[in-house]
Amino acid sequence: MKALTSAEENYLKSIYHLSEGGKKNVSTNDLSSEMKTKPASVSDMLRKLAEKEVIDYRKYYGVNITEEGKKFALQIIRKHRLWEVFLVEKLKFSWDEVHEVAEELEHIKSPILMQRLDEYLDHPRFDPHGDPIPDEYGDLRSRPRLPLNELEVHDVGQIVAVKDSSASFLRYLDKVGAYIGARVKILDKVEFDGSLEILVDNKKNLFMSRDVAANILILQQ
Amino acid sequence: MKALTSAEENYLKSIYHLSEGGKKNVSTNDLSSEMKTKPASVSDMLRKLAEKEVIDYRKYYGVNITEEGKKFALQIIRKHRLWEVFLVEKLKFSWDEVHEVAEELEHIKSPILMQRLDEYLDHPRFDPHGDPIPDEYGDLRSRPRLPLNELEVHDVGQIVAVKDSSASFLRYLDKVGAYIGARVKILDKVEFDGSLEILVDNKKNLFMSRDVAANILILQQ
DNA sequence: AAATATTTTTAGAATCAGCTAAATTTTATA
DNA sequence: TATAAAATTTAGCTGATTCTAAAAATATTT
Repeated sequence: MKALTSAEENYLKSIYHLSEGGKKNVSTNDLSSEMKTKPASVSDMLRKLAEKEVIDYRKYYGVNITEEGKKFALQIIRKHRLWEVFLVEKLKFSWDEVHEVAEELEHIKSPILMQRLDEYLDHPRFDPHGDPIPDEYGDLRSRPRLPLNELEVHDVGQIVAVKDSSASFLRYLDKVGAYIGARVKILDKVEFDGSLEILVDNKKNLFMSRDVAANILILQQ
Repeated sequence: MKALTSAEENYLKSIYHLSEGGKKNVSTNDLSSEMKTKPASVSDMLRKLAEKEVIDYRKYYGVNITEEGKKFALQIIRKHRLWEVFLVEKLKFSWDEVHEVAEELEHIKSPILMQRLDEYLDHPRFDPHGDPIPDEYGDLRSRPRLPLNELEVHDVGQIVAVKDSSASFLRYLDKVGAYIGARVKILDKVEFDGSLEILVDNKKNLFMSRDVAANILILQQ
């Protein structure tokens, strides 16, 4: 019961990501909007994935990913993130350009390729957006992290990841000088709308809305 | 009339390679054995490729690649060979391991990716098997080359490519110490079966059959 | 609890890329 | 040249992945 097609891999990845969002029983509708397909197509695909035993599927009640499925999903995520590191570190892509290309590269079937790439990149543990790269056994050791908007005035920390990886958000961060690894300190927090004034790398003042801050993840110090 | 599927790209590449073998009007049967599909499947595909105007197709009389098609084919070949260089130079693949992986990588759609990869590899002109890499305009500047078996006793030259890129042939060459760039001199040629004794890099004597020699390409000096 | 709204599934069609079997066309041979 | 052999194409099927439209199940509201 092995070997998924690229389409099946993409569904499984989405199911994994939606499951991580806390809720179990991922719904057909959620998946259809995530995958940008019609619910009818999702139903078909779920039947197939259930046959391959990577999900538990009860009609009308949504799906849960199986242990087997989780392993599969993590391997795809590993490939995606390793390729992103390659594109940014070696090919000088900016962090807002890598996602689409990595979506294609993640489906290349070659165990040895990923082994060698991992080696070549010196076993990176995080991708360019700060997301953890599962190891070859599917183990994830992520850093504990908090959305920037949940910090209090005077708190300090380091940007370790972003929640939203859309190109527009990433380009905005580039423009204002926020990046993974930057040290931040909360200077002021506007009660009314939750917007923040922060100090970046002890030298640059920055205002940002609560919405932006909620998408920046911090390792507290 | 743009954008070919991966399957269409593979057919087009085969048509290009078979056309380069000198003959025009590539036959359905030739293609079917090259592609390892049934002739009926080839007929179907040829109709599609003709619709997309990358081949000229006259039923029962075989196909010729169009100028447009040739450009397309050369871009795919460019991608394949650039990836092969990457795999060997950067990821330490051996030259007999790269073909299958490159077959997958060549279908990744991203113009910017190949531009950056080419840059990163410092604009290589030949792949690990010595085959020329078309430039971004599809121009091929190959070196003039001769099968080793056509050289005469006392002739000298340099191995610049191999005709057969099968893993077994390449592993054989590795074993006997023949590689792209090696200098060779014909020491003796057996009239009876055309087998050769050659001197490699002025230090190693090597016997090889006519068949092996016919698959090694030489730049004469 | 009945009626309505929403969600999900099924049924049937399209496209792609392959297949087999049968029909057709071209080529080779007697 | 008529016939046999070989090559090629057509017709029809399969499996994947999508779609739309209709039916069925679940959830919500009055």
